[in-house]
Amino acid sequence: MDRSKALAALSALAHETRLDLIRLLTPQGDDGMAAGQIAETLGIAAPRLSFHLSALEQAGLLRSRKVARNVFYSVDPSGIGQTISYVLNDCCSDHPEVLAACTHKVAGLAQGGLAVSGTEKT
Amino acid sequence: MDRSKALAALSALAHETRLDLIRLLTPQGDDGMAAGQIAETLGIAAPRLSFHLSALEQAGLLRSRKVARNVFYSVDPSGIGQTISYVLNDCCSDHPEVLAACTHKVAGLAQGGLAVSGTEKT
DNA sequence: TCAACTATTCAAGAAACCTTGAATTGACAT
DNA sequence: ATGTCAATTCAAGGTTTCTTGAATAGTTGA
Repeated sequence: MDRSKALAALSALAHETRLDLIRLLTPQGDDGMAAGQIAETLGIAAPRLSFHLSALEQAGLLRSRKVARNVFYSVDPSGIGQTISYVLNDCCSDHPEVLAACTHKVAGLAQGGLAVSGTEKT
Repeated sequence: MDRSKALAALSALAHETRLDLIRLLTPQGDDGMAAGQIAETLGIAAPRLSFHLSALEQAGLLRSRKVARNVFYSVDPSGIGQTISYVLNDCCSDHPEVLAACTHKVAGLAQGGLAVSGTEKT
């Protein structure tokens, strides 16, 4: 993932409504949810929703597919993952303390490998 | 980390100059770098730098300390880590595919634990 | 005290972003 | 064809964010 794509993705994440969208859609998996149902669930106007869905899709964080009159949106896990990776790898050079701090939960997976010996932070 | 702090941190990351700052300061560790030297290194005007440093500090991604006339800025690894964690845990509910996609590098650490059986993505 | 230096704050303008209601497109059913 | 429904696009406005030069605060050394 290159610089400008990562920036677009981070900008896309940096908004309350769009974070709500990610949170709502992630558990839906590849099936996703129709725009209308999303609008109803979150209680937001259609044009506003369209605006934010489009931002997320252009940033590579969501996918969409048409079914009849509906448009179903679902998260693109690799888009989010690559964005996180960009911050960790390209910006923080895999700095051990950063990885340690961000893997408190991921560490449930990573335990055993994460060799940040004596440098525990808050 | 709560919602609004995470949003502030993501907004702070979503800017080219501020990403440059993180990239520059991370390898410096706790020593950090003086504002003047940062300005010279990145070739940006002092007020502009101050503006972005302040944004990052308020978002909890940087710390600062005064030494004589200088102000040294350094990254707060836990700030960045908690921000990443927020996206992963609170927004994506630790969704396996997202974790898998973001741990291609972190996976060097996480291998063995990451039980994302048959669901490999791009 | 005075001059030099580092960094921040201020004010103004430019640019980008977000929300809203109205209009539009496209698909389906009758 | 016509009406209905789902979703997007458009245009206007308001707000926020960013950059710049000028001014300010605080620190050091002569």
